[in-house]
Amino acid sequence: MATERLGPLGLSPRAWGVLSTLVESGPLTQIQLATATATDRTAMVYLLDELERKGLVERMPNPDDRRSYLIHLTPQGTQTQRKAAAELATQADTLLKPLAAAERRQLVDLLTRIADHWDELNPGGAAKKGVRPAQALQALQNLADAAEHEGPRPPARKRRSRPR
Amino acid sequence: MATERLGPLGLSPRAWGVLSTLVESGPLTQIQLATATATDRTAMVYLLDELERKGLVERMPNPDDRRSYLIHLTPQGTQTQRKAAAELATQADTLLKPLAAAERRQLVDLLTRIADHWDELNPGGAAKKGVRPAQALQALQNLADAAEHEGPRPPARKRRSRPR
DNA sequence: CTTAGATAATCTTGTAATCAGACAATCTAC
DNA sequence: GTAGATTGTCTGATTACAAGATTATCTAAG
Repeated sequence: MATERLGPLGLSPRAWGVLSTLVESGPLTQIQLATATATDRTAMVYLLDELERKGLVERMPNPDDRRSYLIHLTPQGTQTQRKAAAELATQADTLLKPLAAAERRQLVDLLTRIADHWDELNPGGAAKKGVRPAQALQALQNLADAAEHEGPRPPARKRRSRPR
Repeated sequence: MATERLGPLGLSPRAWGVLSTLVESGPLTQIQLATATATDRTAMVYLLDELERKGLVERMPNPDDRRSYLIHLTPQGTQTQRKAAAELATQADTLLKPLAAAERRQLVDLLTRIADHWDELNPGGAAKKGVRPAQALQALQNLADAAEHEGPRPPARKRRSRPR
């Protein structure tokens, strides 16, 4: 669902996650980005290559650590993220059409509580290996966030450390 | 989430979908199974190979059409499906722990209405190509169904099967 | 009955995603 | 200054996925 909405903008779900994470958390290193979006660090290389080629992000030298880059959003990247957020919000709105405003708030509340509870149950923050819940939870989170009409949150919630 | 629960039983999410569909709709041809579970027909071949090797299903000749097989559940297949359903119900229960009974009913109601609305919007029944919504909706549906404590419904809702 | 076209299952093949491991450069701690 | 860890990258190996061809069979038209 959301996937097709992102398509027109040329964004993969993962790319969307990266952009949103950057919007929320500012310039990050590749590893920070990888853990934040539950992506493999080697996959992040290619993903950033593509985003950089599209002019949405930039690898800038990290003054504190010459091994790493800080990934910055370009103005165009920021703009693209905004458009994508709007697209997703529209999509969510369509999906939620059958619900009244109060019911939407209800839904958001219920889903949020479930998601929070899940996070509590997994203190390691998706430390396990077969972490597919990310996907499902992302869906819930995005749904909830988009429903709030403030533009969705990054697909993968930021977790403290520990790549999967 | 559900994925890991199924793992111990040696079931992929897709395999779970097949078993559940068979439980619900009885013996089907491979193509009917494929459309019902939103799986490619060529992928269904391998999936059934594996399930047959595990003794969960059987390819039986179709008296009405010698081109096709009817896929039957073996007793062991039925039993496995039951176990998996129980596993998922347990998982759902854990996940929904923070919600009171009334709230769970609320959630199920809201999600069901959204899912139904989605089906209305897509009359072709996921006829499009990039049908990923199936996944997301599956998650929601399973969540909703499991929440009802009656054992989850097949991941892919049954669509008017255009047997042609 | 014969023939043309459609369909079921399978097989072949190519593409893409994913991940473990190796590597050079650099950092940190002792 | 040295040992070990970390960052980004690259290389393969593995796997899932689906498009297209293939064989056998069905259906419909004449």
